[in-house]
Amino acid sequence: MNETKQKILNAALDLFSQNGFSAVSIRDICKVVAIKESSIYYHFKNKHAIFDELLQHFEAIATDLMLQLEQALTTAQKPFEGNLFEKTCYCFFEEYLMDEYCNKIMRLLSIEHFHNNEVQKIYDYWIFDKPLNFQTKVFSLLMEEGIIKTADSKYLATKFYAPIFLFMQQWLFRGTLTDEYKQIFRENAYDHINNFFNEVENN
Amino acid sequence: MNETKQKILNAALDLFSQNGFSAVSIRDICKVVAIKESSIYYHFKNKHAIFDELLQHFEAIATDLMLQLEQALTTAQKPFEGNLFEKTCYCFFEEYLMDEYCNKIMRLLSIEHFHNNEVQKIYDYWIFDKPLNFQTKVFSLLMEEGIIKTADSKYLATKFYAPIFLFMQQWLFRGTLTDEYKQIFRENAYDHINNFFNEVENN
Amino acid sequence: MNETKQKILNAALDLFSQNGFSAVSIRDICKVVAIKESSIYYHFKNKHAIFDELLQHFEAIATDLMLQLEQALTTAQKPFEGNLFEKTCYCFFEEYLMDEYCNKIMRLLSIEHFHNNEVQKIYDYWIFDKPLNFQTKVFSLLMEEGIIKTADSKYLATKFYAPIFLFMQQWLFRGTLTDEYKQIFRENAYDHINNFFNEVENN
Amino acid sequence: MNETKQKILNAALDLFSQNGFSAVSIRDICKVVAIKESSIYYHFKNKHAIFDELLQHFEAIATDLMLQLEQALTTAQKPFEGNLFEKTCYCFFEEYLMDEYCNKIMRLLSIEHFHNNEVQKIYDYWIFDKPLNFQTKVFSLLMEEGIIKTADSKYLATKFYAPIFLFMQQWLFRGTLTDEYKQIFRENAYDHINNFFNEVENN
DNA sequence: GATGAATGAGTGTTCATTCAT
DNA sequence: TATGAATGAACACTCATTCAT
Repeated sequence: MNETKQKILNAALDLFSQNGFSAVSIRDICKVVAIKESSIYYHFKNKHAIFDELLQHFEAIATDLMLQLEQALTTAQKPFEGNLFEKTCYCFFEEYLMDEYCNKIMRLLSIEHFHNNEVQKIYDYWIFDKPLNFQTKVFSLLMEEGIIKTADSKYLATKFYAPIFLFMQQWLFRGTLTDEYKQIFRENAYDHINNFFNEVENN
Repeated sequence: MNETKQKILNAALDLFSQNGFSAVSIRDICKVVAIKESSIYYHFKNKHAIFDELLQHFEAIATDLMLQLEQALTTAQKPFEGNLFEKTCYCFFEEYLMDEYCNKIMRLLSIEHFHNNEVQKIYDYWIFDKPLNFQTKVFSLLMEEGIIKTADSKYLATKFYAPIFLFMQQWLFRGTLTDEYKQIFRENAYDHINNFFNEVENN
Repeated sequence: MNETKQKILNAALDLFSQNGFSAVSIRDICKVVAIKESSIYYHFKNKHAIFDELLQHFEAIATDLMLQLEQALTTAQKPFEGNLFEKTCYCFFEEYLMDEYCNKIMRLLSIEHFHNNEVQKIYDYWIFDKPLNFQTKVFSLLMEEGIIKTADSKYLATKFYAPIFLFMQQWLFRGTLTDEYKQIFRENAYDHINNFFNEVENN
Repeated sequence: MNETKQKILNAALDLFSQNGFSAVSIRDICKVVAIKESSIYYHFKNKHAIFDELLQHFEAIATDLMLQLEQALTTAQKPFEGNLFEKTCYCFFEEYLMDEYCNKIMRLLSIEHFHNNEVQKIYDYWIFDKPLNFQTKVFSLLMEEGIIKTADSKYLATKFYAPIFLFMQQWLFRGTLTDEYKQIFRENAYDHINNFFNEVENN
């Protein structure tokens, strides 16, 4: 609707996720959006309000996505059919961990989390707690169905997610977020995931 | 040697590792050291030179440490005796990943790596490449000796290190670096390491 | 007539008289009136025009009041009957010096008079010249009638008015214009007035 | 000692007392002192600190002066000799109410007192309470010595001071503080003082 | 070795005002 | 009548740095 405000948010996300909040000035954002500095204050109370709105929007989007994924999981017809990964982790990986918008936010969170306690909480939740909880649920279900060997599903989730997290960190900070590097991330991650499932699958 | 210079470096490391390079002003450092702002320029060309010297010193220390560890590995009497982990990973974990000085630097690197290409390289080297290479070597040796099952030693290193890296990230950014939180990190890591070796050991 | 315009004037007078012209922003006024900032320019050419209209309105009102008081004085039946003060100064005191609307304007004038030559003139006229002239006339008449001792009526006016002016300054700036403080002003003033008349009355 | 700091204080007093605190910008002060805007922050923490130091200095000076005056009063040899006014009020009038430095501060206080509670207190103390208390003491002493008629010394002080306060307000805000206008103030005040003493003197 | 004093470039923010709708 | 959107000019303040002493 409000075109300028959206432009500001987009520009701010790009710049913040590249350089961090404090290294980006209002002037920088306005230069990109092609408005005067004072104009930004018509749309936002102050610089921090832009940052807040960015995070708020992300949390809304991500909450929604994870809700869908979890519902899909619990309402899925059993026995699970076809490829194991596809039924469980593909969406989470492609639509969350590798989504362009989410990646920018994650980079931003990674840059800013230590500055600010609130951001730290959001970072912890969306980078550690939520992914690990989700995978724990997935593995619990797969165990119930006898698809993977019985084990501590929480530790399993850590073993599954930690390498992905490591690859993701490398991908997010290898410079700019180009498709080429993204592909390397994807391959590293898929190699791991395949290996992982080979090890834990029953037969 | 030069007392003031050392004080400046210590204060700078403390402050930089807590708040990041740009969020710490020359004023802040001088307040801690109790000198005037202009005095700092007698010891350092500019603000960045402090940062550079900090990293330089770390790299010297860390290079030295890793050299020692690697030499100990290759010159060790075979067959390896006693506890597996002690012989290989304990020192690396306690004297590098958990060392107070190294932790401050790692926090600093984690905060700053995205800002600057040179820092990025140092970060990648000391946080990813070096640890993974070291573990790869360790696992190669252990395989040669038949102590652990044969496998892709590089992937093994990733599976070993990734959870430790994840726990370390949580530890480094849980707020201030207190002993209490450090202990949590240690326990998480040791649990994983024990589990890991149980899985890969030959019998 | 024009409701919004009147609301703006009321809000502006309240705010200006509390905080001064320049400390009150168009935003502040609009917040009170519940209109958008640009709307104010439909009713007034600019911020100063609000201020001007406020003063203009006051001057009309005050001119009218003083005219009435002076006419009442000159057309009064002689000899003056009854309480001396009631016949002369009561109205002036209660309907001008203590009137809520006039007080707001006086506070505003007191705050702004030094900023601007035109305001200074209005201030001087309504705070000093007019009251002193009025009292001078009153005392001249009272002398003519033999009610008070013969003296320099101008100096008499000063001796009469100066303490009232002093009390008024204290009342106008004791914080917000509450009834409690107003009463203190009234008592201080009446004490003085009674004392004063005791001294100057012929027996 | 510190030349620049003193220049800043002088310039600030001149400007603040002419235009008020908020109407004077750091730029304005620096222009007068011929330094760059950032330099001012070497000498003062912020804009308000200049204002504070100005008032602080005035209070020190004025406290000192009033102490001296009061001591002179209580330690004077009795019976008081010579001209009544000289012995009591001359110094207070010439060295306080008419002192150039004090006048600037008083103008400043008069302009700013309504903005800020702390300033209001200082204003009330030095413009109302202190002068009235001092005169009350003076008149008490003069009564004890039988030099003036017995009366309520507090009300006497008000009757004495109020016209002076009124003339002073006129003098302080007649535009710039020129010697010509100062002389008018002095004459108005002295006329009143002489009249006043004629009325209250015994005999 | 240390510091008092100064500065240029930049920062986020406020404000009165304009103008098309 | 009212407002959404924009803007130029100003403001207080911070910071890394310089340089003479």
